[in-house]
Amino acid sequence: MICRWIAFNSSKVSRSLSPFSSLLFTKSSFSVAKMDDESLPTTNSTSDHRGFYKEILFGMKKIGFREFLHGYHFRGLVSELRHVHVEEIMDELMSESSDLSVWFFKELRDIYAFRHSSFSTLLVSHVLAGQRRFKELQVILEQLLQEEGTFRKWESTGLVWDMLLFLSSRLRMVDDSLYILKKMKDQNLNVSTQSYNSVLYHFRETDKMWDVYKEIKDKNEHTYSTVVDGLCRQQKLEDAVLFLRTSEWKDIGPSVVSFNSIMSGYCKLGFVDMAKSFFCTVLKCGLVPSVYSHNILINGLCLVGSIAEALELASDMNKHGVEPDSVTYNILAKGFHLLGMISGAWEVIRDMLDKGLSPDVITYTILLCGQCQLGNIDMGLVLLKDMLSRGFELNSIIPCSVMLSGLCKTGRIDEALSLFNQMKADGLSPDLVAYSIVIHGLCKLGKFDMALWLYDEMCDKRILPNSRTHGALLLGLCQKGMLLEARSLLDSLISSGETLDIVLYNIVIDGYAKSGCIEEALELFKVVIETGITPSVATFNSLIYGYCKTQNIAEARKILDVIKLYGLAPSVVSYTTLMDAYANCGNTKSIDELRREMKAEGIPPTNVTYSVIFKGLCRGWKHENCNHVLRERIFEKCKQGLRDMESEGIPPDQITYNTIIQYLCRVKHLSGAFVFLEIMKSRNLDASSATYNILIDSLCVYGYIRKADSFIYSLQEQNVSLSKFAYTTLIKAHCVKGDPEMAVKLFHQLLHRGFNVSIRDYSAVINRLCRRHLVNESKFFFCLMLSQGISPDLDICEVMIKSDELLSWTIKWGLLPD
DNA sequence: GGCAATATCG
Repeated sequence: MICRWIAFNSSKVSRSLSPFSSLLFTKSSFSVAKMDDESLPTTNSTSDHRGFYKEILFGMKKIGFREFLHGYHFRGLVSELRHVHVEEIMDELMSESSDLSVWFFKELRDIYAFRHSSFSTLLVSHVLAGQRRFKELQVILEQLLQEEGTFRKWESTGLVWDMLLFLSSRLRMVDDSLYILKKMKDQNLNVSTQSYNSVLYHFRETDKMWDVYKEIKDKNEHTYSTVVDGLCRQQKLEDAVLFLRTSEWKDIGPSVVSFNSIMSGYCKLGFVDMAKSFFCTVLKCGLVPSVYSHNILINGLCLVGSIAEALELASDMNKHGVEPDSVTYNILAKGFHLLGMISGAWEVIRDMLDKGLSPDVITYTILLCGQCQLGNIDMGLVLLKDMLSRGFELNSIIPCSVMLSGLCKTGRIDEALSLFNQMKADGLSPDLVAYSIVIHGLCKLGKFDMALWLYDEMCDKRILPNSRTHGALLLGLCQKGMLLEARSLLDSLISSGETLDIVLYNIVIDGYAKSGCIEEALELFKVVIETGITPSVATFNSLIYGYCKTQNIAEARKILDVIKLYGLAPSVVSYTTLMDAYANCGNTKSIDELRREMKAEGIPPTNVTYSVIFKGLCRGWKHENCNHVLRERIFEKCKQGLRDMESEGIPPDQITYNTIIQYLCRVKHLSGAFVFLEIMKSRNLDASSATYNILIDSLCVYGYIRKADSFIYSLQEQNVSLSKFAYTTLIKAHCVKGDPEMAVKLFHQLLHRGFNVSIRDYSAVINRLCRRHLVNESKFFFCLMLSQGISPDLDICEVMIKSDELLSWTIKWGLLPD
């Protein structure tokens, strides 16, 4: 199934090539419909062309447009058709639907070889251009070229080409706009400054910008400000400033817009002070800072966390003759959210309402984003519902996508799918991003068939998948261990001829590494290099993981240097992955070395790094060194580690706490472990069942079985859900040295709570009870097992027959299988 | 033409 799909997929991939790369126009086959005589229109006079077209229309409406056109009677009329008739008919059809007029145009052309007037051609061209049907537009215009030999026959044709150029450029069809531009130059057609500016706009982030710029004869203010903006986006801020000062501007002089671009550029790099000085320059030049200028600076201040200054500037706006707009408030709300100050964000929204401004879709989206990031998915749903009830639904798909993303990230895929369907039902067509989010969510949960189904649906809607969509699918295949299929998909994408994003290679390389297939990972890495694609740090990090997974830490460590050879810098993940490998074998010395190296390279650790460091300490612990003083020292060390993290602004997560708790349990500092459980709770982090498993297991291991009992009891009182492990651990402990009655009681709870109790659980209990010669209890569990419909296996039989009393009992009652 | 919101790998 997958192979078939992949083959199918490759054909879809090739659709993403330029529509102009193929000039094929497939003509459908038509059947000629028969008509009754009475349904024929009567043609008496062709001299009255209005009458003629009206009769044709009458016939079309009576018989049906398509049927009429294919009928033999119409064929008779064609020879009498004049351009003016066709124009009038098309005009009429346009009011029905523009598609119908395009269809009529094409039918006449293809079936009756009717040569259209420039009017019809232009009309249809405009319809097609408006509907982005560039391929068909291309065909029509190409045909016009061929038929007429020269393009200059109609004065307005140049305008259509210019409009086509403008539109294709506005729609970011970069290759197509270049093609049109070239054609226009070949035909010596005039390219308007507006169209040129639009082309320039789309190349502003590349070096090609200058080629376009040089071609523009009548440059205007937009042309210059686009160049400045382009340079800013290329992070060539100094060049932008230089360009601002050149004589190119002649008498126009730089506009506020250009200064805004420069301010925005500096803000994005975090240099708010530079942005501020340009704000002053604007004033010095006698220009008036616009609302944009203010918003850009306010946004810059928010991004570096200077919310107070941002608020001040917003309140000073009226001094410069402008008022804050909804964008200003949205920026401030986002600023508060970035600082995690939700109440501040809501206050901003209140101010906004007081000012008589209404929250817009973006306001809602910012708030929604904040809720989702905090994990308050349900709060997000309420917000979305509120927004939709205010009639925003037709405005934008983005808030829905945010919600979809929130639901998918928390594994609530069913709700995501129902929202997705609701969106469609409400007439909100999901776009590429929405599809990709849901496809990714499905793939992450291994629901690959459903993901494929959506992928196909998306392609059917002519939404072309991009690198991220393919990434989601590759990820899904890799996570399901379907590496062969993932590789086939990747290969089919490679053979489409487009340069693939390194991320796609990374996903498959990582898939190989995760499955321990280091050879395959290296082979694919070789493909990357041979194709001339630049690997990213993630590529190497996966290789490091692959080597670590296959117990080749020495080779993994060498990759740190290889990364540098490729002109890249190892990331915190590179180091943390390596440290994790060392942690797994308790090699704390190597972890310390790497930690020092990280510090020297200026790479800040994450909470994962810290968790790995604690894990290393835990695994590296040697029991024989155990004494009270040392335990206290370790406890202090853990507390210090936690303080370090908090002062570095790295919030410890569940895993960090669990690792610390495990470390303290390992060194037998149980009171310390419970202290960390309390710290964890005080930081609003829920202890997971893993946390409780660690604690219960340790209480049992060190013989505090009664304490484990009361601990489990108190957790049950608090309605904390425990895993099966917590119960079986304690049951086993009771079988070994505690109270067999307690074991029975807990086992009943295990069954009562609906856990899937297997033969292994019975055998673990019976085994322990037999060793303590607790014959009656062994018999009890044996019978319980049979009553649950589980037959004894060889292991249990072997255990049972070791005890004479049990052997005779089982034989007497015929309980053992033959 | 310039400001605010969504999805990918380690």
